[in-house]
Parts: sequence; C-alpha cells; structure tokens
Amino acid sequence: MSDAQNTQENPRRARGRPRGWDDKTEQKTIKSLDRAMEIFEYLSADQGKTLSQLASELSQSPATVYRVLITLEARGLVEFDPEEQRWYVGARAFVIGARFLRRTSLVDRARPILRALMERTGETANLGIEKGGMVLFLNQVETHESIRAFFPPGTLSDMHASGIGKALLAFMDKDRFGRWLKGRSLETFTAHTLVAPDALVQELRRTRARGYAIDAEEKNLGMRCIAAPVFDMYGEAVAGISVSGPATRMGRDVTERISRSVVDAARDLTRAVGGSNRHDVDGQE
Amino acid sequence: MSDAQNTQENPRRARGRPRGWDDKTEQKTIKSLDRAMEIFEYLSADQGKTLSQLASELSQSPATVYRVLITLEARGLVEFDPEEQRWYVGARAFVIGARFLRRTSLVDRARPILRALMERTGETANLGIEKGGMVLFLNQVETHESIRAFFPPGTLSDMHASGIGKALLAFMDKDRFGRWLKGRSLETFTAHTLVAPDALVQELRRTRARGYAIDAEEKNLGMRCIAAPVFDMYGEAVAGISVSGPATRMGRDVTERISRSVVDAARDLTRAVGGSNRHDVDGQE
DNA sequence: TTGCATTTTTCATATTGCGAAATACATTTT
DNA sequence: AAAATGTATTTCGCAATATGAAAAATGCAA
Repeated sequence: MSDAQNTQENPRRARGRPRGWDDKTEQKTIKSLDRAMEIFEYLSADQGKTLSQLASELSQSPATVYRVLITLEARGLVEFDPEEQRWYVGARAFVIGARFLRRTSLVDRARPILRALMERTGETANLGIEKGGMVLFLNQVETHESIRAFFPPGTLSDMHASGIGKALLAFMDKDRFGRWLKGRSLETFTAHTLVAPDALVQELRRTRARGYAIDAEEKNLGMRCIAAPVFDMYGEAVAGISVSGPATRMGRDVTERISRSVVDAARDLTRAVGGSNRHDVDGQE
Repeated sequence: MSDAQNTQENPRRARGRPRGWDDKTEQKTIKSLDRAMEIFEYLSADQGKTLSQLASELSQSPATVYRVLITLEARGLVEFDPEEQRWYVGARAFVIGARFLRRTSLVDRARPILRALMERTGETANLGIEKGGMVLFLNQVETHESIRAFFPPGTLSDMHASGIGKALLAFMDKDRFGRWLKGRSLETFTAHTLVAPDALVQELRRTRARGYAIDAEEKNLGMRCIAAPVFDMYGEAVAGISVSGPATRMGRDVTERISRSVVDAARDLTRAVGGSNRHDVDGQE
C-alpha cells in the first residue's frame, strides 16, 4: 500500500539514459532474481513455513522455491530447521541488514543520547526515521523496568499512530505531507487512533506548536509515548526520538517532565549530526 | 576451520534424498541468484561503491551488476545515491534482517554448539553472560564422566574468578572495565584467585592476546576452565562459552587442543547470533 | 507393510540472463 | 568550446540455465 517502491519513477539516474525512456514499463530488472527476493521477503515476514507452504502461497513451483531456498541457505541468508522442516531468516541476513545503519552515523551518535534519555526518564528510548511513508525504528535503549514498551529495531509502524511518526509529520512541509496523506487510509488500531484527516492535521498543528508529539494509546492500549523531531542540516525533520512506556507510568502528571527530556535529547542529536532547527527561527506555516 | 556452514555436509535434510549423492559436488543451487547475492554481500561489506567499482572488483560485467542492483533497488534492498552515483544497503534489508532476531534466543542457538563442544572435548560445556557485574550461567551440557564440573543454570559467579567472566572482562572496553572494577573488592576463593587488580589486568591482557581465558583453580581447587567470548552485532562481548572439568583431565597438555575447540565454538555462536568480532580486525587497546 | 505427504532430483525445453560493445550523460581537461 | 574521460545504461544475439512437470526418495502414521 505504501509507496516504498518507487520503481516506475522515471528520472532515476543522472547520467547515461539513452532514448527509449518514455512510456511502456520496460522490464530491465532480472526476473528470476526478483522472484527469489519475493520468496525471501515473504519468508521473512512470516517465518517458520515449510517449503510446500511457501510454494503454494506464492503459487510457484516447489522446485523453484526449493532451489532458491537452498541457494540462500548456502550463504546463510536463510536457515533451515531439519527437525521441523521449516525455513527461517538467517544470521547472515541480519548482519547484512544491520549494515544499513552504517550508512549514516545517526545511530552511532544517537546511542549515548538515547542511553542518557533512558536513564533520566526511566523508560525505553527509541530512535526512528521515516521510510516509505512509515516509521522505521532503528534502535532503542530499554528500560530496566519489567513492564516495558518494546519496539524491536527493524519494526515498521504507521506514522499516524506513532509518536515519532507524528513528530515527523508535524514538521514536514505542506507538499510532502499532502502527498503522504493522499490516497492513504488511516488504519484504526485503538479507540484513540486519529483516523480522521482533520483530527490528525489539528493534532499535528498542536504538536508543532509545543515541539513534541504525544501518542496517547493510539497504537496500543495502555501505552503512551512522547517524541520529538531531529533535524538535518537543511532543517528537515529526518528522525525522531521517543520515550515510550505504560500509561500507568507515563501519565499527564509526568508529561511535562519527560517531554522536556525528550526535546532536549532530540536537540542534542540534531546538534550531533550537524543539523539545524529552522523552526526555531522562522515560524513557518 | 569451524563448521558453522554445513553447506556441503551430506545428510542435509531428513527426507527425500534420491540416489546420486556421493562424490562430485553437485550444483543444485541457482547460479545467477548466488552471483547476485555475492554482489549484495560484497556491496554491504563496503558500501558507497560505484557500479564500475563493484563490477571490476568482482570481475563481473557492469551490465550484470547493474541489472542485479536495480532489481534489488526496486525492492528497497539496496539504495542508490544519484548525486554521488553510489550504492548502499537499503532499509528493506534492515527490516528483513532484523526479523532474524524474532526467532530464537542466545540459549537456543547455543545448545547444539555446546553439545558439540562437549562431545569434542569430553568435558562439560557452559554458556554464560554478564549480569550486574557477575557471570550468570544460562546453560550447560554435562560430560558423561562421573567427576564433572557443575554449574546449574541460574548460578551467579564472580567475574574475576571465572573463565567466562575473565573472557568477558578481557574484551570489555576500558571505560566499562574501569566502572566494573571501581569500588569492588575481589574476593579470595583459593590460593590461585587473582585478587590484586594489577595481576588481574595483566592476566586479562594475556587473555585478549590469546583469545581465550583460563581459570586455573581460581574459584574451586582442582577445577580448571577454558573460556572464550561471544560477540554481538556491535562487536561487544556479550556472552561466553567455556569448558570446565577437573584439573586432572584439563592439564596444560590438553589446553592447546581444548582451547581451540572452545574458541571455535564461541566463533560459531557469534556467527549464529549475527555478531561480529571486531577484535579480529583492529587490535584495540 | 501400505499409504500419504513432503522434499528433492531428473530432464527436456524455452526462457532469459549474459557479456561485448554501443550509447548517453556529466565532469574535467585541453 | 571541444575533446577527453569516466560513468551509467541499453541493445542485441546467443548460449547458458532457470523452470515446471513429473518421477523418485524419504519420513511418518496407521
């Protein structure tokens, strides 16, 4: 549903784009590889399937799926449990995927800040970015409490029902926000989820005004979250820092205190990545 | 040397293995897919390369590499920076890879490795982590011998007088080690216990140099133990594997042999949990 | 033992992935 | 400006090889 795959975007590269570049969706990609990756992704989304399950659910030949799997297995990208005859994501995939984080120093720079934020607030601290219209959680530092919020890194979450998501949306320019909203149906998770665009827009206005976002049980009942945006050098909100925990410990009485810590942390990270907060100076909108 | 990838191990699956299964290394995997994954892995190991760099370094045709990359790009597994004309690991790879963690725990992954280690060495194999400045034993596979070391899971033990503890301390960064040591009095258990901080630090230096720790009757008289660290994705030593037994069977003459098995096992487990050993490359300190 | 379900291999065939070379840009050099 | 350079991207024809159907092999249950 999301627009993560911008496959048919035309102006792909800067250089070397000969003629035939207008209408018909050319098939330049490798078909077999794409099919293999489809199997890989499908397997990862719901691990522990058997070969025949995968083959039938993807309506592909068992022979093909089998060959794909053993090829990936040879590289450790998937794993096979001989006892149960089931297939899983392999350790190698984790290692490779984790290298995504190396591309920017965002996570490295965020870690001490997240840790300090967790110590100060006592609740789990999270770091996330926007990816394909969703929030992608990159990292977290967990609280010591036994009851804790848990967003394992790598989780994708809807923006409109997430603290970090709303913090990012609130500081997005009108155009991008419009494109994000367009043709998107806001899924309902709890009774508190903001599904009416008007309500969401209004809440985002408030969010920008106060400088941080609140997720009050909008995704999971009993869970609250306070988030603030992190800006890059162009003043664009590119990441968000949040603190999340059970509503019982994160009530209105502590919102003031926690939000201050979160906003401070986000500001620290903005500074650490060389960003600047243009919203401090020009009050756009 | 280690047998983590049992790719060409013959008895692969339980079911359905027809005849031709003896000598020549059959090519059952998909060649093109394997090549594509090689490109993917290579890219991930050293991101920010251009197409032509990748092609020449992998000695493959630029056309092929190009097609692989745009196919993976369409799925978000790799990303392209049009400004710099460089390729990177994509967010989707992170999402998929992170699902590896959803499956099993350290203990589950350690079990077969501990068992193999016990079989190979004939002595009890243990798994432990650091918890609150102590070593917490999570699991063990006991030897068949009647005289055996015994650490029931759940046991807490002082780090400075434990093989696993010393393996963990040896690979801890200076700051954390300093905090650990500060204001801690090293209890004496036997005449061999290292209670002088200087002696301990020196021993840890040796430990890191050789890659494994030795507990020579430092906790219990008559008991020796050889341990090696297990690393997580950040290259931090988060667990340790050890082999322990009576000094009579674990003398200096077998230290060489056993330590090799222990180090191999620890490396296997590191790989199995998606960790990386940064100490293999940069010799810190 | 006999089925049954599933994995794994074989095999013939057409699909399609492949590399060389050509082409198209962008950037730098002359 | 024009040429040279370095890179990305496409075309094209052919051979490599991925593919699916079906057969074979296996484990499990009755």
